Amino acid sequence: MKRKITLKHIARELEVSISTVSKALKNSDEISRDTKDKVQAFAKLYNYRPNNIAVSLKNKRTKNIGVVIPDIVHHFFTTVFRGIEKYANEQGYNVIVCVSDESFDKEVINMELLANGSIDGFIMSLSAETQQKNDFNHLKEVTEQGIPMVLFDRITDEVNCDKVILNDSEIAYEITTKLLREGRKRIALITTESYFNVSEKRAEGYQKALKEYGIAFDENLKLTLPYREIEEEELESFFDSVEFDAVLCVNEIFAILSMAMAQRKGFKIPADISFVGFTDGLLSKYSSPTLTVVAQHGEKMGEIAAQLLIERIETEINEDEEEVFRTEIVEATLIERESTLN
Amino acid sequence: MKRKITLKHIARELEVSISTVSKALKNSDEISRDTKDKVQAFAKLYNYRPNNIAVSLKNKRTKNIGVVIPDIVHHFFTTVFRGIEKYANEQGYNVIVCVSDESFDKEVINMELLANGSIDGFIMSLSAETQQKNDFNHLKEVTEQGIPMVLFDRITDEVNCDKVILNDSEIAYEITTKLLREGRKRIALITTESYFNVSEKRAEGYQKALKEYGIAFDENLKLTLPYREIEEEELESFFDSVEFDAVLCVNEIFAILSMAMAQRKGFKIPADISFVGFTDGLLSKYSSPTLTVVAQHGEKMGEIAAQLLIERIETEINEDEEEVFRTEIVEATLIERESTLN
DNA sequence: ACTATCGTCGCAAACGGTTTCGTGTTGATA
DNA sequence: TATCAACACGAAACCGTTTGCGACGATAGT
Repeated sequence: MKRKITLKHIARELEVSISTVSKALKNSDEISRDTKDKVQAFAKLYNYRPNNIAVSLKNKRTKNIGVVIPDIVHHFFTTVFRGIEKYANEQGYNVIVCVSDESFDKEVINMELLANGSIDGFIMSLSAETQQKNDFNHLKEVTEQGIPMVLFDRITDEVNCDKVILNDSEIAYEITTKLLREGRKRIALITTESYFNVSEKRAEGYQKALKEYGIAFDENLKLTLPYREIEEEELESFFDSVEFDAVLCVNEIFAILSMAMAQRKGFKIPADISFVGFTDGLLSKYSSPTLTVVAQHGEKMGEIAAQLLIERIETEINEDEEEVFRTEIVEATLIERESTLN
Repeated sequence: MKRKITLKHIARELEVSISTVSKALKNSDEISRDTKDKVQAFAKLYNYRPNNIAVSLKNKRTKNIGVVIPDIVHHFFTTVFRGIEKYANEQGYNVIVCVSDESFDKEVINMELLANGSIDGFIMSLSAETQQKNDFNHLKEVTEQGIPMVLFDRITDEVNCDKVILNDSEIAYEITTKLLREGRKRIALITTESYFNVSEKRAEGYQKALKEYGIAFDENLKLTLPYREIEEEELESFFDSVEFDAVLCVNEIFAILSMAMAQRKGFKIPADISFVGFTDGLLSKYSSPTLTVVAQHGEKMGEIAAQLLIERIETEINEDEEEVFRTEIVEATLIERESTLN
């Protein structure tokens, strides 16, 4: 078993000091060509690589970024993560992932753990519980310690940091308008509990469009489903009790489930009812009929988030100068498929 | 901005030595009750947390594990990752993810980076290119340095380490047998290039079952599709030129695509053709008809992998004693849905 | 011959902890 | 009163690197 070689080993072997070795490897001009050659050759031969931990300790930079997300088995978060990972990697950063599993406590514990020197900054999306409790002290503590943070998608206004979001309200408005233009009169909205700020935003856009068309918002057309463990019965009774000719769902699963339910009830898609969902995942691409969706461009969001974070990490903060935080808005795109007319 | 507090700060403030503070916080009985109380109270008040990096440097344990996977936007890997993350977290470990993106070079670079002290061990699944090139020197180097490693799913026999795999061959055998028992005569196999060891294994089981039923393997019934960028034409010409009454696909996407193609060609599922795929993802659950699949229990695989790794990390290796590596086999399960008779 | 300068290199501190070992003080014991 | 153990704490080494600065010999300048 070949043990890892250190500066000390090289120094002892070549009968020079540790600092000489260190400088020689960095091509410092304090060191003569001769010794530099000697040291570098030896280092190459024994495949010397500096110990990341020691370097981190020394210059207080870990080159790690922490990503805290509610769920990893979820297409949107996965694509965002890929964007983060890609960009971070290009910039020489590694990514530590913690899954909060929608739990407030896990989010807190994970962040505390990482905040103690393991990472240079955070990228995160709030857990459901955190949004529900409306408690962001763990985030505030982190930012107060001077650790950069970027929030994406599930954000909060209560924390001062860079943010990346989708133009949720606008795209929902556009879609609703489009449906109305296509002659749809009664557009249902299938959404989650309102403490999800994104659902809230989407509902806003939906209502705004209705209003502009002079249509009063009918509370009956709104179905709120639990985020997890969807019960078919609720969906079925919604289809049985309410009439509508279009459905806007805040996510892909809701859309797929409701399409299936509609088909079971004998409706033709999109003739009788048209469907639009959020998240451009595999489901919508391979369902039948294929589903019109809002592409959230997760990968781009991730990339932007990583870019904002790394920029923040690498620019020295001028202590007394007030920091100005940015909120980047990613433009969603409508991908039209068979579930709507076009 | 509250800066992080260190032992030194506490020591200075309380006019004791750093070592006293350190010991007091660890409740050492070298320290009197009085000073312990004093120190602990102060530490709590100022929310002291030891610096992870410093601790890592000192005891050469990072409490990080590195996960290198080909792709994160892929249901199977995602579930495995979740299993890893869950178990690792319970044991106080963090997870650093690197996505090789099916590229040999990225795999090598990422591993080299992480191997320099950032992590205590690796969990990985080989990239397509690595399997194709059959070059595992980067893995061997890592293990020779004494860094524990666990391979899962896409493994190789050329590296000595713990492994976690699915009983691919057996389950493919079982499925094929089941289809034959149900009266299917010509079972097609839709697979990927053979350098994927899992595809190879699945094909083996398939052929073994045919043989036992006294059916000669018909090369025409086997369709090999590229792993990425599937071209519909190839699939279509397969349907046009070959006749079969069942299809076994080595993944979910192939299955969904071929089901769609079959429906387009006017076949009834499962009456005319029955379909089975690998991977129990969202697609199979929500497709119509729903797809019978092999559940790979990714989460369990991840959990086992993490367990093997952490065990290996935490047991001191007796230098001259030969290590014995284990290969854990996770039993796949068939989930029967509408695409097959039952 | 004496100083200034340059080229090379090593010392030592620092990053933030942990841990071994030594030492001064106390009180008990002979 | 001399001895000794127990107690409470501090000094210092160590993990592996980085880096400012001082040291030293050789060369050049006056």
